[in-house]
Amino acid sequence: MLAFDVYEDRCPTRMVLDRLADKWALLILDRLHDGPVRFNHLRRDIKGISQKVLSQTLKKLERDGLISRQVFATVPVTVEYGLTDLGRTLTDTVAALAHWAERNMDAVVAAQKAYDAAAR
Amino acid sequence: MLAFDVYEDRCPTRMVLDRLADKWALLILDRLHDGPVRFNHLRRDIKGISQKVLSQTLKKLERDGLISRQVFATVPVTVEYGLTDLGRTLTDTVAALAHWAERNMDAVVAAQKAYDAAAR
DNA sequence: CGGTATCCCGTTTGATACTG
DNA sequence: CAGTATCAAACGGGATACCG
Repeated sequence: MLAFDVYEDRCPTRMVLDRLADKWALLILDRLHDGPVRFNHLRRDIKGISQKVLSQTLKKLERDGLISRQVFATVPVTVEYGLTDLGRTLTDTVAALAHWAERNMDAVVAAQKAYDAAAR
Repeated sequence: MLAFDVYEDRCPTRMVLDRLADKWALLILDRLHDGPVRFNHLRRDIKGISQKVLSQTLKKLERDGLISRQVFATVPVTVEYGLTDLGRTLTDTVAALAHWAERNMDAVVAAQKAYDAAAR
């Protein structure tokens, strides 16, 4: 079980956990695992995210020190997002969570069907 | 990196990942790690969660086959929530994520201060 | 005890347009 | 290319009240 304070309201750990409990953040962190990616590339790769939400999420992750933003003075300007050292310490765990989802999605979908079939 | 389909919109893996990307769900799953817990006990332990949201989250987790709900015909009625076998396969990973948050919250908070100090 | 129903409001999101 | 600005619409979540 987790440390006691994780269950406390307004503790720093909970704030961090809150930030990680975001599907876009998890997908972005994982997508950056292989190296830096540009803004619109990320936007295209992560299907369904809007420009606005991608921008907001990247800003939060940068503020948390998990990703870095590097601007290149090309015309037009190019921006690359990559993991920081801190961010890299997290990707294995994120990948583990996502891989659980990949491995067990069939079981989850089956459970949902069984639950729904029980007619609530 | 994750399998390609994780980045696809409306894929089952993403649905599962969405569900896990919920701070309350993560806290509940972890809290049930040591054994079944009653509704109001859970409500008291996980500070800040409302009755409504706890009820909703438990229902979703039960539908996903991650937790089980057992009703005892006492007066008044008693309800215990516990992990299913499927749920138990997930708790280690959830704990890893939360422990990362515990270990690295100082670094994250420091990064936030540095970012904010840079005056945006 | 363990919920559900209702109202209501703040936050989030999507769509669209615009800019350095 | 990589964003920001703005507005409306949708959603989630808190407060409260009530029920088996």
